[in-house]
Amino acid sequence: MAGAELSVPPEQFTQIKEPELIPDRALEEEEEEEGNDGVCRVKEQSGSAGSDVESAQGPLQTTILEEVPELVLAAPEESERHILTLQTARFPSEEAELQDLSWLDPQQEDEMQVTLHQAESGVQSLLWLGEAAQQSLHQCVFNVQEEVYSLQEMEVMQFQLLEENVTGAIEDYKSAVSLEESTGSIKLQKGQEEEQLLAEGGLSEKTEEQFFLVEARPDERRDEIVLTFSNFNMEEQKEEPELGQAHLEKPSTTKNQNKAKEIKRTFHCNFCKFTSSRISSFNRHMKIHSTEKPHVCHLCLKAFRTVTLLRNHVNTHTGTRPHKCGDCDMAFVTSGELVRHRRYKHTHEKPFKCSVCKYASVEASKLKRHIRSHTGERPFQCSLCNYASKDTYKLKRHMRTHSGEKPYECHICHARFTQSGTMKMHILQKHSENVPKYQCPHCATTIARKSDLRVHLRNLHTYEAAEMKCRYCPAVFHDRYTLIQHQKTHKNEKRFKCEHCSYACKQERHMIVHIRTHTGEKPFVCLSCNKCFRQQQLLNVHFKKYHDTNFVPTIYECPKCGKGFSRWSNMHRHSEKCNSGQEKPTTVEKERTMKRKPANKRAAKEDEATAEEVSLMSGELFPGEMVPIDFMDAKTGGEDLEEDLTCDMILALMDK
DNA sequence: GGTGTTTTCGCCCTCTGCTGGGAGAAG
DNA sequence: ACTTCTCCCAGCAGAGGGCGAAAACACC
Repeated sequence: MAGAELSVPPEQFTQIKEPELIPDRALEEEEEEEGNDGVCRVKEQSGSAGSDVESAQGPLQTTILEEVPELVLAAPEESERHILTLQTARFPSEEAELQDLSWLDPQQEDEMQVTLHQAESGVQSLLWLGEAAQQSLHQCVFNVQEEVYSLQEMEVMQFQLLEENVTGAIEDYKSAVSLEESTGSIKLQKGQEEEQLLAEGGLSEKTEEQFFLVEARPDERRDEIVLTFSNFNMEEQKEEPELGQAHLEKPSTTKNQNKAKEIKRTFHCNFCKFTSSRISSFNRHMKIHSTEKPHVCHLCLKAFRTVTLLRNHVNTHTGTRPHKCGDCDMAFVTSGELVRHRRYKHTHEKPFKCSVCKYASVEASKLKRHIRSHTGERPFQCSLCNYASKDTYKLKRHMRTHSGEKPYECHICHARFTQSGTMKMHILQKHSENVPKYQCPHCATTIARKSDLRVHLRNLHTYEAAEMKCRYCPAVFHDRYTLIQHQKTHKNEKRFKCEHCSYACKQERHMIVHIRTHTGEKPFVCLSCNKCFRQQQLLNVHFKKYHDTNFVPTIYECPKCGKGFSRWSNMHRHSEKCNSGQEKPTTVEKERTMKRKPANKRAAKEDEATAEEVSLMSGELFPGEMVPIDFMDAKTGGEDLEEDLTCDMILALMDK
């Protein structure tokens, strides 16, 4: 029957893997490696489907027929493992949907049936494709979902295992699932419940339909496929149980129901979803719904249900930590804590892997929390605003924004903060000597915080599609920093040029004054003597000298000999001869230096570059410096000035 | 029922990044 | 005097690590 059918299976179908024997020891090792996360892994298989299939079929056909009776009759041994060896391959599944359970329809089974051989230890296992249902064997129906992932698709394979003539209950059949990584085989282990029932002389003959949902997801890091098994057990509608009593479930209805002679005992908790086939487990479970806590801590009077809970609790008081880490000084109350600690700190084993990204965690709760970053789920809603958090701590932290609580205080300046990290940054920036600086890679800017450097990069060094024009020339730029640097080149430029002569200046107001030297305009008239001036400051100086009785002219004395001068330049020239230029700065010079002191760091930078440029020839004078004749000539166009003017006087007047 | 193990929940922490207001300099 | 710009700074949220402890479960 199956031999011919299996000869050339469609390539896109599930491929049959070369059956292999899996030594018990290997199986045990596998179980140890798999842990209890309900996930097993299988190596992705390479090679052609055809060869695998062909090599797997013929010789094993006989084996199956021979071994099945043993499988049926033999009571499972302690170490018995039922091995399903398979290899997955894609097949057309446009119609297949993730949630499609149409495979329950026998008609659908004809589309693709895989007969699955349950092998005993030492018996080669087999999985092959066939059209006819193998009633005496386990039947496995696959639907593979391809839409979830494009390349290494999430494959959802749905198993229907029909067990007939199998002695014993198999309700916990799914309980142990592992696989042989090296061979790509999957092992299904019957649960011990079956064995127990058999040992109790319970179920003699039974027909059971057992459904599994197997989800296969690619694990790119390990070049593996992650298989997740879920039970699709079908049960009859439960009768409403009486309160406080366990619900005893009768066997499921199957086409072979008449063969079932014993009751499948399942105890259902009326308070939760807990079920168990063992009365002892059930009774123990029911205690969790009891409020009785007879074991009281003598130190804090806290009560516990069991002595173990109390003992662990008391250990937290006494500091008893019997489980010590061999790699560090940490110690823990329970062995589980030690294992977890070792995973975090030493082995870095992370069994819980995200199926969406490469994240892996030591604890399931961390993976659960991480998954929310993919789903966007925010279960913890703030009662005072619209904020919702992904975990409880963030909500609690958020609530400080409403309460105003600032639990973190700087021990130096006693400033308070809502978050510890904020306080830490405060101390680092305000009270630490070695404040870290972040150097901008594109300019000389150093910024105290990395996040601010990011803002700096975004504002100044990000390429802008829209052109930014220089305000002084037609040049255009695509980043602000280059634009600003360019515009600085215009800074000392004498952009205002006289149409009538070679005079040029940097400020427009200077040019306006200069133009009057060509037009002859003298708009400023002395009200006392009607004398006219081109500049307000010239008029003011004139007025002070000739019409202000309180005016006291400035005398510049040589610091060496005390000789007086009306012009600082003359005094300076004299002073150099008189003291060989080694004279300390005069009061006036000190004043000039002080007035030119930059008001801030930024001005200091620019001052370094422009100090020499700020000169008489450029049209800029030091405050307090006497205006030379040639400068005044340039400014006034040779207008007669009878008195010396100080530069700051002029500039002060001009600013008015 | 006792005991050990695993799971689950909760808390706190650090690191990171974004945001907006304030201060000061420059135009 | 006003605007613009930059840097500093605190506030706040996202993500994840690590651990304590209780609950749940498994085993004898």
